[in-house]
Amino acid sequence: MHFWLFKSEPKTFSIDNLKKQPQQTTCWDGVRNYQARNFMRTMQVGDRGFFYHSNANPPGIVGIVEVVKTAHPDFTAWDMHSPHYDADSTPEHPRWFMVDVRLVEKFDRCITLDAIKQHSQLRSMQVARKGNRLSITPVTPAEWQTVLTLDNPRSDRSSR
DNA sequence: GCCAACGTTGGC
DNA sequence: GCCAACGTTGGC
Repeated sequence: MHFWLFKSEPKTFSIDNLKKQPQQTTCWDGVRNYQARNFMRTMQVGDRGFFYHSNANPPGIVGIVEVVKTAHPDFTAWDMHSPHYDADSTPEHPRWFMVDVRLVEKFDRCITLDAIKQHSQLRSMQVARKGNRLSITPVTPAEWQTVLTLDNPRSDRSSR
């Protein structure tokens, strides 16, 4: 299993929107970048991802999702009324794909981009790099674990 | 609203 | 195949 980071602008689709979906599940449509698409095509059911709010105040990681369906054609690409319409993608030859994700957990508080950049173990995360624009990025197991300790700072003194 | 960084497009 | 122009992303 692998770890990922999914970006979304909360004005478009927030973690609270996901929470309200049936089964708290959504198809991650609208990705129109080849590198991000290729990452999605490698995802397996059971892979986990951070839900990241971009263009937010503050930007940061707000929760965890789980891949529940592997990549399948993004039908919004052939919907002329969709903002993500792409005339070069057809049902016969789909160009864009999406995975389905289910909400696992919404964090009590946002792990802000600022906190990520401040953290010696996290500042190398792709999302923290200057000029990063990829909406789907891989996360290493070490980064994953470190973010989880930030979500629950007391986990390292769980005896009390 | 600004603008740096990046990906894509299209003329040549 | 090069690269300038353009559109988009996303932090600030």
